[in-house]
Order: sequence, then structure tokens, then C-alpha cells
Amino acid sequence: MQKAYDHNDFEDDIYAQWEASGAMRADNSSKKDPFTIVMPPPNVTGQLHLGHAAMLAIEDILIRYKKMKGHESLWIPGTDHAAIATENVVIKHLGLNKREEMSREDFLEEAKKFATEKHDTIIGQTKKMGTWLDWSREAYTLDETRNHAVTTMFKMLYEDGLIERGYRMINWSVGAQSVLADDELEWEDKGEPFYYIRCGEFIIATVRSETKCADSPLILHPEGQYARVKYIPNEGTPETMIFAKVLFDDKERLTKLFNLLEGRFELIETLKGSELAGQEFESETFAGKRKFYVLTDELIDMEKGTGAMTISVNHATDDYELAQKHDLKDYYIEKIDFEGNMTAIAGPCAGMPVAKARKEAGKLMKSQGLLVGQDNTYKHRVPKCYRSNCVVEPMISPQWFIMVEKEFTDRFSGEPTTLKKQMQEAVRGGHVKIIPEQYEKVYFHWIDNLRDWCISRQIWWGHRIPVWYDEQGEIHLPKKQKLIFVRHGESEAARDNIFAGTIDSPLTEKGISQARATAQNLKGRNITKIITSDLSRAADTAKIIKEELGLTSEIEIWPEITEYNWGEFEGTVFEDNAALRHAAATNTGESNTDLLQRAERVWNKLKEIETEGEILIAGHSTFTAALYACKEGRKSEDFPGYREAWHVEPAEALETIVHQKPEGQNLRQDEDTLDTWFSSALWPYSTLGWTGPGSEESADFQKFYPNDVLETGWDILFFWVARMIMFGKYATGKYPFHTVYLHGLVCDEKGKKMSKSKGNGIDPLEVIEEVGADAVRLSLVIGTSPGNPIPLGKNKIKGYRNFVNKLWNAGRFIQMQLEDKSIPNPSFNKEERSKSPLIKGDLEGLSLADKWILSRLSTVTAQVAENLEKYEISSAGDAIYHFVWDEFCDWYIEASKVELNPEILKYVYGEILKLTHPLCPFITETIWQQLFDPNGSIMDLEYPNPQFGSPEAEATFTTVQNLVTEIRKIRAEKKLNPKEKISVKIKSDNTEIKSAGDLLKVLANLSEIEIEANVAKPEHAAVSVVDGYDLYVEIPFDPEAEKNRLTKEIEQLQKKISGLEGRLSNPSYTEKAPPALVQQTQDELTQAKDGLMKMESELSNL
RNA sequence: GGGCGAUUAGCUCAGUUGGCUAGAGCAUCUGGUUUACACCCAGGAGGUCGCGGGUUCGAAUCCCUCAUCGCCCACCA
Repeated sequence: MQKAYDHNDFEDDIYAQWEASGAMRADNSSKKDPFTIVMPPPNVTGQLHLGHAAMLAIEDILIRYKKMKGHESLWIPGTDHAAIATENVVIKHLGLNKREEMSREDFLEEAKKFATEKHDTIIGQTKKMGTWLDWSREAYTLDETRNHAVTTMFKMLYEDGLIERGYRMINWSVGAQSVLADDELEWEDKGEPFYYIRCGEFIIATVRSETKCADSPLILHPEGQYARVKYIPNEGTPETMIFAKVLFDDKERLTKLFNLLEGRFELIETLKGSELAGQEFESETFAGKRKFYVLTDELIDMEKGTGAMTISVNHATDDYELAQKHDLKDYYIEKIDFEGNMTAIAGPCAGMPVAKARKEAGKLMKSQGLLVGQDNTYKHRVPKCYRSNCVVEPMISPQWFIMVEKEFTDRFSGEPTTLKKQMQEAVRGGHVKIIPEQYEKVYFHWIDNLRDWCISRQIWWGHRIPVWYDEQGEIHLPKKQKLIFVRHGESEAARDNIFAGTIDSPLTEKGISQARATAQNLKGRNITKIITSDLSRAADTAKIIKEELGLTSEIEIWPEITEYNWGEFEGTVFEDNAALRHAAATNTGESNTDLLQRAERVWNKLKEIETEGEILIAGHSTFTAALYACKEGRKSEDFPGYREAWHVEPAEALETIVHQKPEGQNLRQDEDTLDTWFSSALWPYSTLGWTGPGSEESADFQKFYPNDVLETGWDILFFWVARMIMFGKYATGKYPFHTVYLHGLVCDEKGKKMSKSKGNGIDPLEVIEEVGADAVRLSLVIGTSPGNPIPLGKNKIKGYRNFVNKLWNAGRFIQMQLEDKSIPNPSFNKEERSKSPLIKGDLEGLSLADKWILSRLSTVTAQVAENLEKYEISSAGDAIYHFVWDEFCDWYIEASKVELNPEILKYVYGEILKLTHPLCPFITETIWQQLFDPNGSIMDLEYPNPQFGSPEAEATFTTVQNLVTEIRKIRAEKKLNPKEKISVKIKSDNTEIKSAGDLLKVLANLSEIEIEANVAKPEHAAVSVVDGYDLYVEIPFDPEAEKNRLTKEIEQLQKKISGLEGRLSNPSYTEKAPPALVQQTQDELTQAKDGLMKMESELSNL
């Protein structure tokens, strides 16, 4: 082993080993308890940042720990197509101003290319972290399987009446000509004039003067107090006005707000809002006479403005909701168009952009005498488009919504409920636990205020809404279609294994019987269409099945299904078959990629078929596999679906369900795509092959659903976690996971957010390069707590790099100790271990240090397991860190230099490696292979669970440690030359302590030591009492220094004694506190007093 | 505006049903390199637990007031 650990020499190789071993793949037929995590899929927009690194570290620790604990651990990797984010990045990447500069198809093609590239980067980075992920199950939110799940879900919700299409308020960016999601808005403070306007008798207020041009309801608070006043101007005729009483009572504010009026007000009467409701009147606006209608709503805040407002139903969220609530059909008036210009209703301002109209309307109203006041100091926040920097207008537009408060019948329980109720019940009912707990409150707060979820987006990149409209505008949904893939029976060529030059040959007798057997398996199915290729054995198979089943429909021949060229599969599938290799070599030369593209064409053609019933495809194994690969969205170099298809016996059939375009003439699919969170919300089971409720459950789904933990950043609790809970319960009848673990944002050492501009950002790959993945993992996990920021800086990372190196060097020490000795590996096998004296807990004959370290190992192991079970990863890491460094290295290894017990040394170190493995997978595996088993993997071993508890040994060794520390302290205080050995006497009859004499001698650097029940006090000695034992350290005589030392010690003891006495003299303490505690206090006091006495007598003897 | 949370050593933070002398890492001070490790070892110093009240035998921990800071959600009357 080299002197310092260099991660670069090992990490990539170790990861390659793990991948090659196939051990990362989870087995859905395993009898072990499952433990499932689906990885939150990173966006395919860029690179991994430290937040991802933290996520990967935490999840990997849990996965490895659970696997070593005997679970069937499954951790599914994946990526997210991140609809809006990706689309924007791609637009920028392509140098477009807007996407319409390209055709939809071309744009999607480019986006796909871009996403693939980013995907590859992200996967590479993910592996660098040392992640134990099941790559054979990798998923992508936009692949075929996930699309199928999305469509299934959409249909379920639609059929339950929970998805509706309706006109809703959206954020419209005039500049970008696009809808923006709420979280895409940027807010800016803006100063604009605030107007107080006459509206009949009422005074209303607004900053949006341009919208006060149409008929409107006028809203008051039903319980609000309104003043009807007589305004007597200094010049001119009096008039009546109505506005909030609170405003009238505050004369100073009134004068300030109604600054265009000069005169006085007289109160006529005070009215409640409800008394004014119902009246209709006409009033002048800047665009002419308009009708108004008074109604009331609690939404009104009497303190704001005048306590009265008119509304713009089409152009403000609150207003729109009011209109819905009060069913204000007549007031859906479009005042602004999608170009951001005023419509005809605005009269003199028609055609003007909003900003210009706003000023113009103010001027007009002023000149018409409609204003009573204008506040030029008013400031408000306006939403802006982050892309075009224009002001975002709330507009009404047709959108798809998920109705969270609409009642439906739960298909699993049969009970009526709502999506919102189910989300509340998840956490309230304890089905889903959120860590840290405080986020449960945040969750409830959000759910309680939850509104219908707008799921449609006016972008191209994403799952297109699976809805078609016919010419009458009627809605059609896709149909579920079952595809059955049948592999052809055995042919003569296959039988003889010699078909070089041709891949076509008729079925053998066996092949014919295989085809019949396949047909038997398909009896009773509703097959309405049979498709096959133009090669004989496939066509024969199809013919036999058709005859056996008595089907009437014609067999369709699709030449493109014909299979050729297997060249690129060589080595993966045809490992052992020389004849097949030869066949491949002489084939047509179609590349693997070509094959897949051909399969994709067939795949798309299959989806276009309009038929009731099931479709049977009798093909060739390679091509069937390629079709499967399309379904899984695989690329040419990697499609595990291939193996599945290949291994299907001819008598079996592979089935898959797809969605097909609905039947009908001139159907037009909805142009919009789904919110990216729609597909993400299905992630816990769409990754497990879910295709709908009931009988269609996949083996993965049955074994691994529900998931166990959902680990992610707290910032997507609402966007993602809550929606997974909602969809999961609705679609599967089960909450998708039982625990939500939220990690915080990674920030710098000072707790500041990392950002490029501040220059405090850290690139995970760079640090991994520098210090290794293990150290990075530790830094991201230790010293953190769920939901709180994860502080990270160079110092911290360096600290954990040092730890990794420490672990390495402990290994080197052990290697050197064991070099000439043949110490067999301690048995890590359960059965063998039970025969070992160690496992029986028989510590007889071992040294104090051995007993101590075994006991400590047991204690720490139990603690680590307990911490990890509770997801307290930081505590677990901390416990390991201190055990390894402060106990194993600083004391046990030092003790080994005095009295070596190679067997125990090796055993404890082995256990430490396993204990540490989930946190530091690379270095532990590396050392494991160098020291213990060059051909094994530490991941195949059981997580440690030793039980050698010996509280006595721990206590006694602690005393030894205290003695050593005390001697070292005295030595340091006396400024003795470190090389100078000194002599020490200890008054003790404890045989264990006596037996540790040699150890004490070395650790404290002593020339001589005497431990006896009665030791004579040396003439010149520093005196101390450690855990009740008198300690004499022989030192050169220096009464002054000794006096000082004793005085200091005595002071401390006195302080302690007076504290303890104070407590004990309080009768209510002795009466009410637990007796054990009182006893403990008593004992301490006795020992402290004893020590004090001795020290005092020493002092007086000086 | 509504909500959530924080305030403990110079810095970043632990402190799980209230109970030993309130802990860790980094920084700092003192002393130490012939063989596991200077990416190291040994020892030390450093805290009125934000302020003020209350409950209790006992409060960093529970309750109230205030102060300061952070975050989330709302936003155009």
C-alpha cells in the first residue's frame, strides 16, 4: 500500500468492477424484503451541481446500508426532460429568438439531440459519486414507457372527471408570446400613479387606470362600514360620495388621498356594505358611460384604497375568481389582447399598448373630472417575464386542469373523497412521514391553500396532451392497445446451426410444434390483427397461430420487420456460438443503429393502427428485441430489453400495452404539452413498469412498490413531492413512499448561497478530482441536518480527505503488523462466526485494550445502525469518524504497539471497513480487496452487528485514558522535556489497571510505573486524583509551580463541590428528583470531597 | 400582508421525552518528525446558550414579550 491514499488510482476501476459484476441490478423475484428509492431525476439541461451530489451521497448511503443489512435494495436512476427549462435552453442553444422559427418536428429533433448529450454528461458524473444504481432500469421522464404511464394517468383522471378543460387565468408574456409558470415570474418594484376615481356615488381606487373602461361589478365588504358623505367644495356644487368609514374618520389620510379635492366633507349616514348591495347604476368612464352593479364579498379589505373596487375579470386573478364565485357571466370582457394592446372597449385608448394606455387613461379621467385624488408615491410589485423582460399580463386562456377539490369515488376503497383530502390524509394519517418534521406544517399550509392544478403548457418539449378533437370540437382520448410479440419457432437453420449466407429457412417439426404451443397460450384472446415479416419461418409461425386460433383476419406482411444483420450484437448475445458469429459476419451490413431506427418506424406504425382488440406481431427475436428497445427508449449501444426478448421461449409471448390514436376522421391533437411535473408525479411507479391499475401490474411494481424513502431537496416539496403523493394514492391506492427525507441547499462555509457571481461556487467534479468521492460524500453528509443548509467549503472537505487518509494509513499499519504472520481472515460468515470465541461474547483472556475496543465497536455499531434507521446520517457519520480516529487509531493502534493481538486488530479493522462502506464506498472496497479478499466485494458482506458489550472494560479503560491524559497534562504544565522519561506511582488495587501498566508506560512515556494498593508517595511528586485513584508523578522539585497547580485544581474541585452541595441541600431536589440521580449526585460529591482533602493536605505539606 | 424557522466558543453548527463540568469541526496558543499517517501526535485556552419575564427541585431545552436574521407563500383595489 502506498504511503498516502490517492483516490485517482482506484475510484474509476472500482466502479467499473461494480458495474461489470451485475450486483447493482436488483432482483424482483428475490425473497428478501425490498428497499426502494427512485432517484429524483436531474434535468437534462446541464450538469450536476453540489445539490445533486448531496442527494446522491445520502441515497447511496441508505441503499448500501440496506443492502448490507439484507434487503433487496433497488435504486433507480433517471433523468427529467424538464419541459420549460430545457425548451428555453435549447432555443438559446440554437440561437433562435423563438421556437416558431423552426417546425415543431425539427425543433423536437434538436431538443432530443441536446437532451441526449446532457444526459450522457449527467450519467457520467453520477457514477463518479460512487452510486450503487441499477442502471438496467434507468428511466427518462419522456421515454416511451413513461409516456404510456402519463397517458394512462391522464385517461384515468379524465374519466373520473378530475381533469377538465376550462378558461383560466394564466401569466401571459406579451414579449415572448407564451404562457409562463408562476415560478418563472420575476418581480420588480415599480412606482406608478394610484388613482381615486368617481364611480357613481362610490369612490374606487386603482393603479390600472386603463382597465376602468368597461361595465363592471362594484364590490364592497358585506360587513364593512361605509360613509355616505356630502362633499362641499370650496367652489362649485356639493355632491355625495361613498367610501370606507375608516377613511372618512382619518381626516389626515383622507385629505392626502383625495388631494384633487378642495373642500369639506359632512357625514350623511353610515351604511353596511350589505345594505348597499344590489343596486345598479350608470357612470361615466374615460371610455364613455358604463353600467355598474353593486355586490359584496369578504375578500374586500377596508383598509386598502377606499374599501370599494371595480374589477377586471379577464385581467386579474382575484377578479377572475370573484367572477367565478358570483357567476358574473356578463363581465368576461376582454380589455387587453394577446399582443398587449387595448381592445375597442377602451374607446379613446383602443389599440394602445397597456403602459401607454395607463398614462393616457389617467390624463383623460383627470380632464373629465373623474378623479378625486392621485397618489404619485404609490409603489407596487409587478411580475415580469425573465426572458423578454416585459410586464406579464394575467389573461384568460383555455387550459387543462386537475380538479383537486372535486369529489370522486376512490377505486380502491370505494369511498368518496377528493385529491386534496387524500393529500392531507397522507401526512395527517401518518402514512407519509416528513423529515424534518417541521416541514409537515409547511406541507399542510400549502395543501390547505391548494388550487386546481393547471397542467397544460404552451410549449413543444414534453408529453403532448393525449387528447384529440374532431371537427365538431368533441374530445377523443387514445385507446389502450395490447401488442403481443411472438418469436418465431425453431427453423432448420437454427437446428443445424449452419445458416451462413442466409438467415431464412422454414420451420422444423419442432418449430411447428413450438408455434402451436404459442397459439395454445394465446387461446381466448381477442386478437384482431396479425402482422409478420416476409421471411418464411416468421410467416409460418404467424400462419400456424392463425389457423390454431381460427382467426379470420388476413395476415399482414410488413417487410420492414424482416430481421437482418446481427453484427453489432456480437459479444453481448452470441457469446458462445461460433456459427452465429459467422452468420453475423456474412450478413448485410446494417448497423445496430440502423436496425433500431427501422424498429422505431415499425413501432410508430403500430401505434397508428386503429383497431379494437389485440395485435399479434410474429417476428424474429432480434427485431422483437429492437422493438422492445424502442418501447424503453433505449439507444443502440444499450438496451437491456434485448435480453428479455431474446430469452423468451417461442411458446411464450411478450405483451405490452400502448396507447393508440383514437379512431375517427380528421382528428387533431391538442397542441399543448403537459406540465413537466405531471410526468414527474408518476415517477415512483412509472419507473417500475406501471401501466395502469389492477391486473396489469408488473413484477417490478409488485416487488418494489411502494417505495421506501423519497429523498430530495426541500425546495420541490410542493412541485414534486406533494404531487407524487396525490397521484400515487389516486392511481395505485397506496401512498408512493412512507418517508420523505428533505435535504437542504448546499451553501458555502459561511452559510451563504453559492453563486457564480460571488465566486464561492464549487464544482463537484473538480473536488472529486482533487480529494476523491469519499471525502466529498462525507463533507456533504456529516455536520448537516435535514432541511437545513448544507455548509461546504475547502476546509471541511480537506478535513474529510484527511479522515479518508487516516483510514488508509490505519490499513497500512495493520498490513505491516500482519506481514509475517499468517492471520486468517476473521470470519465474516455468520455460521462460521458463531463458532468463534469472539461471537460468543467470550472475552476471557483478552487484554483490557482488546476488551475495550470490542465493546466500543459493538456500542458504536449499534449506534450507527440506529442512526441510519432513523435517517440520522450525520450522526452515524460522526460516530464512525470519532470511533475510527479518536478511539481505534489514537488508542487501540497505539496499544497494539505495546501488546499486539493481530487477530483482534484485523477483525476490528474489517468491521470498521464494513461500517464505513456506505459512507466511503471507494476506499473501503479498495482496502478490502488489498487486505482481505482480492476477488470479493465488500458489498456482498453483512453489515456489522457485533455484540461484545462490556461496560466494565469500557469504564476501566476510560480510567486508563484519564490517567494517561492527566500524566501528559502534568508533563506539559511542568514543561518537561518530552524525551525525558518520568516515573509514576498509582494507588490502586484494580487488577485490570495493574495489567495495563506496560500500556500506561508507553502511552505516557514513563521510565517506571508502580501500581499497587499501597504505594509510598515519592518525595517530590505532583499529586492528583483520577477517578478515585491517587496518582503520583515524580518530577523535579519546584514548590512554587506545584503550589500553583494544586491551587488551581482545588479551586475547580471546590466549585464543583459547592454546586453539588447546593443541589443536595435543597430538600425539594432530594424529594422530587429521581432517586438514581440523587444517588449519583451524592457519589460524585463524596469522590470530589475525597479528592479535595488529598489535594489540600498536599498543598499544606509543601 | 400570511406562514415557517433560527439566534449556543472567533467561524460553521450538534445538543432527540427538562438532569453529570454545554459538545464537534475549523481557526487559535504551547510542545513534539528515526519506521501507519505533518493529510500527523500530545496538551491548553476560549461560551451570562439573543434580551426580559414565567413554569419547575432543576431550563440551552417548555410557555410568554421583545429584538435581530433567514426562508416560503400571496401579490397590479
